[in-house]
Amino acid sequence: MNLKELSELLNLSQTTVSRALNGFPEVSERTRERVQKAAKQNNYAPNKAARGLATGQALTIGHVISTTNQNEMVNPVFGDFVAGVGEVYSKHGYKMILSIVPPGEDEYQVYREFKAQSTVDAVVVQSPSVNDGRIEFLNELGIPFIVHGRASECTVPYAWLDVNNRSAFVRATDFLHDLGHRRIALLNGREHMDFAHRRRQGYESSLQSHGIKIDQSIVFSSDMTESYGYQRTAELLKTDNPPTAILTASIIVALGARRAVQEAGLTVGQDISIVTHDDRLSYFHNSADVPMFTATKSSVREAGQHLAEMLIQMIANPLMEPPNELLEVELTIGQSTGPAPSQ
Amino acid sequence: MNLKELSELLNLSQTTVSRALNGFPEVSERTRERVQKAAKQNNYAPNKAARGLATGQALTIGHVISTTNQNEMVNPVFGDFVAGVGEVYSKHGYKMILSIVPPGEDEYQVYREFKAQSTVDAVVVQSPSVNDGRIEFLNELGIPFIVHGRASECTVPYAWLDVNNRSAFVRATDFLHDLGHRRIALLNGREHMDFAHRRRQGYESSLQSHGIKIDQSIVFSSDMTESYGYQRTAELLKTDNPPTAILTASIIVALGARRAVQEAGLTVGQDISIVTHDDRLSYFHNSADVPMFTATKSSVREAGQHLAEMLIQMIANPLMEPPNELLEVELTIGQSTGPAPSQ
DNA sequence: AATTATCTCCAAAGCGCTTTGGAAAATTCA
DNA sequence: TGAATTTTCCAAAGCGCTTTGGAGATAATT
Repeated sequence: MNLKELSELLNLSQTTVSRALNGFPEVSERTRERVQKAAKQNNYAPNKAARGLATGQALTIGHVISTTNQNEMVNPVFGDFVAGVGEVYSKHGYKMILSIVPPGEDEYQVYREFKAQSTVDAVVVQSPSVNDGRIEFLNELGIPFIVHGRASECTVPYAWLDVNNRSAFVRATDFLHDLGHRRIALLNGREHMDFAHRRRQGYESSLQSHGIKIDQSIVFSSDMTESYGYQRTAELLKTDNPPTAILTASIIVALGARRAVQEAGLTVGQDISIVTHDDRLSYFHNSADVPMFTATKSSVREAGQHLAEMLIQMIANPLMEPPNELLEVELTIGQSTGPAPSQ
Repeated sequence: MNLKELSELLNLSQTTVSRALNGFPEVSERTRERVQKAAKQNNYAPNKAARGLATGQALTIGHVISTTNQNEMVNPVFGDFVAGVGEVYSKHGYKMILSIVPPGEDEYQVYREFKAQSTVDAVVVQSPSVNDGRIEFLNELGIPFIVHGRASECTVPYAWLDVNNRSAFVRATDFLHDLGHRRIALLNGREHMDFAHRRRQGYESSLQSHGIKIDQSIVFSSDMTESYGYQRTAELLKTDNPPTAILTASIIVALGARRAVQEAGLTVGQDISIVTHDDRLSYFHNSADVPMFTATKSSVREAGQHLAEMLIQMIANPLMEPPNELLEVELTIGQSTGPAPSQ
């Protein structure tokens, strides 16, 4: 069923039917109701391509994910983030296009195509690095976009929503310091990623403000896998001067760390304290009466929802200043921390 | 830059330019090269909506994900699966639309809209339940589709790609039995899901073939979270007659189980054996020299790649029989299993 | 040289929608 | 009652592409 057929069925012109459905005021309520009813009954919906062609709007938002090699990690946060944005998109009638860039191909080419083909109205940039080239590129290309996270070294204004990673890790480190810990290891994410870079800053800044010298031999940076947490922790525990506390970048890493601690016959929260950042992934509830881990919490799903609302606003209002939003984390105390063991 | 402008630039008709770019034989090689060069230089690509309107093809495949409530779990497998399909899609020039159905809204309505608006050429059905209504629905609606998994109770033919979950769990259970285990617990996924249903069948069938009576008090079914693994295992260990081995549905659950075992002061692989299914998620490498867990392995990312290829074939060839593919798992021995402890 | 076949290219229609610029009918006002 | 206004509706153009049905130019055949 297309517009022409529907209008013939109703003995109305296509114009009137279209206007009735799109809420224009030039059509009487009686006609509008008649039209809407008929549309529903016949399961009519305007053809997406035709509408897009006529309006110049794609009603679609692009997410581009690069996979630089076959076994590269898929960000575990991805599912929850996408669930968040997706809900909001569909509430507003937007579709989400997900473009996976296969190994060896050029992410920028995808954006160029988006632009040339008018496939999307806007784009979401995920996992920005410290000096992420996409920001300048998209600005020049002229596609509206918003960044999930920030790029510290980019000076031009751009839209972003980020968690205050720096203050989160200041608080986490301060908290451990308050408990008496003086030797605190950091199992960070990859530090060319902006969030990890900022977390490192927070960690160092807290230590420095307490007059503790930073020991690079207990600071690590890597993909946030379980085995990373396990291996680094196992190694740390074997050293002459093992840390009494560990700060990890995600629950997954924390689980690995915990495994190493337990295997060494030690107890988390007594012999070794662990504080982790917690993205509140749906398959890692960390919220029993007393949560498993002491954590800086921030729901990535809610971040997605928020970011999507911001982006839709930007599309509706192309001249607005790029909006920014900084989310503070919550520090919740769980079972994984305790006073530093006395020597 | 659109087709008209490009053709004026080249002093050719739109027809010729279009044909040159789309590889039609009616245009000389010299002209074609000229056209292709100009297109590249001017970063021309045909407008997606216009092309879709003219050809009736959307070059887009839909994935629909229902989130029935705010905190419902996002399938942790999702990211890797999507990475797999997405790579293949973009290799073939297809885009992927991801539709998240917000709580309270109707998944079927999304499909109806896809159909009415011609938004997609085909659809992927994920996480089918034992008697999944989407299969019949999509058949009637007339959208080509393929299922990741199967629906045991659906009798009509339909396209699917599945892991042989039944044989996987037969093998896992047999393996434990061979090691002398007689009391084997099962921490399954939610059993209205087809994959979990089939795993349960495999488990029971293996036990029965060895003359072991099934004890429902050590069989569980739930969302596959870490805390599920932890709690059920902790409970099991406190009973009078705890199992000597545990079969879990995913690495995440296995990690929880392992945590409970360790907290109880027992050793995985000695006091308690664990076998898990392993989807080879990119952030849970389970493949050291001796992997952490004994597991039935099957890469969900490769499954996605394979499934996408099948679907694209189906689109190109609408009259073909719905293809089916059953992937066998690999059983790899890790550190988490050992002979049953003698009483 | 005339005819046929092959290359090379084009004008115009059509995909299904939105939207502009009116026109006819109904209503209100003087 | 006639004019002015509002309400209700429509014909037709245009979005950018593909594709049909030729037409003109060139090469091959008789």
